[in-house]
Amino acid sequence: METITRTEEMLLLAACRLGDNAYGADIRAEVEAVTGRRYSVGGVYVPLDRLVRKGLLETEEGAPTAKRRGRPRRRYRVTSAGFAALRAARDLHEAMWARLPELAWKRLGLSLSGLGLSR
Amino acid sequence: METITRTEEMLLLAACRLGDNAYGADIRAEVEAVTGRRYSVGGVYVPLDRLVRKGLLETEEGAPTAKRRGRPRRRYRVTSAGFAALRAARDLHEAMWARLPELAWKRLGLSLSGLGLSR
DNA sequence: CTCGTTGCTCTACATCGTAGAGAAAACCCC
DNA sequence: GGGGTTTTCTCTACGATGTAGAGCAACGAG
Repeated sequence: METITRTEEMLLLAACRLGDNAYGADIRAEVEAVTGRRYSVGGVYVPLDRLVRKGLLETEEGAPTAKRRGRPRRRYRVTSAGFAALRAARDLHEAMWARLPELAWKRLGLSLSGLGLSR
Repeated sequence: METITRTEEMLLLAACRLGDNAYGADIRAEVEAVTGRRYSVGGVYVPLDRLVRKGLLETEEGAPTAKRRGRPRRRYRVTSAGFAALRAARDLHEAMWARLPELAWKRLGLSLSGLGLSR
């Protein structure tokens, strides 16, 4: 399986957190909240579309009953393949960070206790 | 600070693990060992060069006293900025994975205990 | 029916990832 | 010392991904 990029991972996780409320605009807000960085509109929808094309997300037109202004929202949901990709990304991350020499931990400003590398 | 990509993170961490033996070819082998994927030569040196240009790695010509065949090796070392970037990437990762609803953990095949999100 | 509101589509461009051909530099051996 | 072998790196091209915002589509309010 191809490894997803960091952006893709972040979008998938945002959709996870939002659950049934994973609309495009909310995903964008969520990503901005987590990273503290500003994301342009295209910086979110373009990767989202790619995730849909890859089958890691599925999408549907917004609810027709919503009593609100504006264009209908598009809802996203993480697929089984999406969850598998997230799991793979997480496993890769742990493998990457394992076995760092103690000196490296010091240089990172992290202590050796409670490093969160177990599973 | 700009967020480094997953590839950059992996290369920096490989250099960390190798310490004083962080030569290009060894970094490549290390990355292949961790990921289980094959990396072409350019797939390693091109990102390595970019990391040097960004100041996250520094490099020097190989040891002159080495008694071995072949072209001299180029050694890489992670700079302070490199460590800072790694730390930032790690923090971002933890922020991304925090606050996932329990249902998501189940779908990921991960239990809630020992998830390694503490620090 | 016109207006403000909201959220999305679309396109262009910058940056990053991927691939391998082939050169460079060292040692070996005769 | 010079051709062969080994090892590692440089270079270039191209595909994939990230980034940015202009502008349109759909809706409710008045």
